[in-house]
Amino acid sequence: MTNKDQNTEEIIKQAARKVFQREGFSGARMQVIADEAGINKMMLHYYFRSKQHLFDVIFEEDYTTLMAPLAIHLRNPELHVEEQIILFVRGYHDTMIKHPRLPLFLVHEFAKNPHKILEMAQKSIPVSKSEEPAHPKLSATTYMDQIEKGKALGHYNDVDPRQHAVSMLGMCTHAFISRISVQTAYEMTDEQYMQFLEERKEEVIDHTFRILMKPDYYKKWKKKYQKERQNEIDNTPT
Amino acid sequence: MTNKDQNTEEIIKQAARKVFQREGFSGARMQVIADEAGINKMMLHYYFRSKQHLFDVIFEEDYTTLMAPLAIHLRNPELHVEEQIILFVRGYHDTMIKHPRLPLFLVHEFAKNPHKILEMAQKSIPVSKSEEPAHPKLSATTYMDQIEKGKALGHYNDVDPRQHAVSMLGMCTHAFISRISVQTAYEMTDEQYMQFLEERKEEVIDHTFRILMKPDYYKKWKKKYQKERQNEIDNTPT
DNA sequence: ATTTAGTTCAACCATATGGTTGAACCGTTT
DNA sequence: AAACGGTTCAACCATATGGTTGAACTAAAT
Repeated sequence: MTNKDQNTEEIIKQAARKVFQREGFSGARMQVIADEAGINKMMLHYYFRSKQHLFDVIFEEDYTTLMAPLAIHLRNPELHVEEQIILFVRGYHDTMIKHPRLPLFLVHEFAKNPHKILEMAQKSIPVSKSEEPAHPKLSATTYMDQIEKGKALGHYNDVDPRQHAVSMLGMCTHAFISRISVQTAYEMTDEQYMQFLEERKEEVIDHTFRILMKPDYYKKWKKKYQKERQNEIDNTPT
Repeated sequence: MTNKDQNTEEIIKQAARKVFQREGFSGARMQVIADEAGINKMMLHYYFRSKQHLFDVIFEEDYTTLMAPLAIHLRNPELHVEEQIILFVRGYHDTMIKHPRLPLFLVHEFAKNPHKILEMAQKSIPVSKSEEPAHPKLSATTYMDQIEKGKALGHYNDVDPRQHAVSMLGMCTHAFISRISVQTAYEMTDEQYMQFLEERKEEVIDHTFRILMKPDYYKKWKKKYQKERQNEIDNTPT
């Protein structure tokens, strides 16, 4: 008669997600996951066969539902780089504020299982027809191309798009990956840190653009952008 | 008669460092460390009592000899912020190019053992007389103060020094912490990635200053800086 | 040469841990 | 109400793993 509560599987996944994100694969214990889920350890194997398989399911789900959608912005040819960046950075912060352990979890497990990188790249496909690079899902061609165009137009600084991308990513991830150190150093409470992250969202966008844009273009863009922000806020009554 | 080769201990530490950095505490196996060192597993306990103790020794040594000296630059009141940043970022890249797994290792273990953060802060003391903040060794008062001064003088943008510091740190760490993903995405060989990191060193300094400085001040500084660099290179014949 | 003490090892131990067994439970079908 | 089959559990198993034992080895000291 299939799943009495039709959600034991989901309960297990929630518990496993929590424990794996906190402890990593090798640090996680099946018994701890079972306790966290409030069920018998055997259920884990009944529903997911093995620790490895349960982990793979969680890892893939985390990656494809949380991380992959963000990367898509950077490959969206409908958007201008500036919009790509804004959507990516805001989306990143919004997602990770809800899942603060995710960045370190993904990075750590990718480091221990490099093969998963391309594996995940394959799976996070929202169907695309013709992208050429060897690993299309990992690349951000549109983003890179547009930066080159912006440079040619004299809007952007002469920055290596790859370096720029790594800087942007780093600015996004660090506040989450090194959260405990940062929070300790700044002597912040959890609430204060949440506030810090919320502010950081727009701050990172600003930093990213300061790196990318020539001063004149930056000023022009900033003026336009702040007007739009104001309209947004006005049209979003609480 | 003490250590036949007077370096068994050192051999063990080298092996343990390698394995712990690669696998993390919970992923590391004593047998693997022994094999890596080419000795009997019992030696590990003879010299270091337990896995936990061996780990603690490695962790503290890694932190105090490699990470802590870099942080000191940001607290050195003898230096101007710009010099602090240059020394920190260059030092960071030089150190981590030699120990590429260190950033992820430290971050991961700090996340699992937050208490180690203040513990390490205590130990990395090159003796100081009167610093006030609750956790002096974690703070970077001089750096923060000087940024406020630079803002008052109109040299710097109106940036939150804490946000600026996190951005700088993130730009430094990401190329190491997410190395495998970045290298895969850019389809680089190990040699190409080394080149990328070498270039990145000066690039991060540039990005950091673009975020911090007002355009005019940035231009002035850049000119002066490039002249100095040229002199350095001229005076350093290969 | 014998003693002494630090060093090294093969074999062993106890526990932790991922995984399995066999029976009980329970709603549905007949 | 009997049979069925998906679900749940307590107890169990095999192996992995951190840690220990006791003896052997080595080189300096006597």
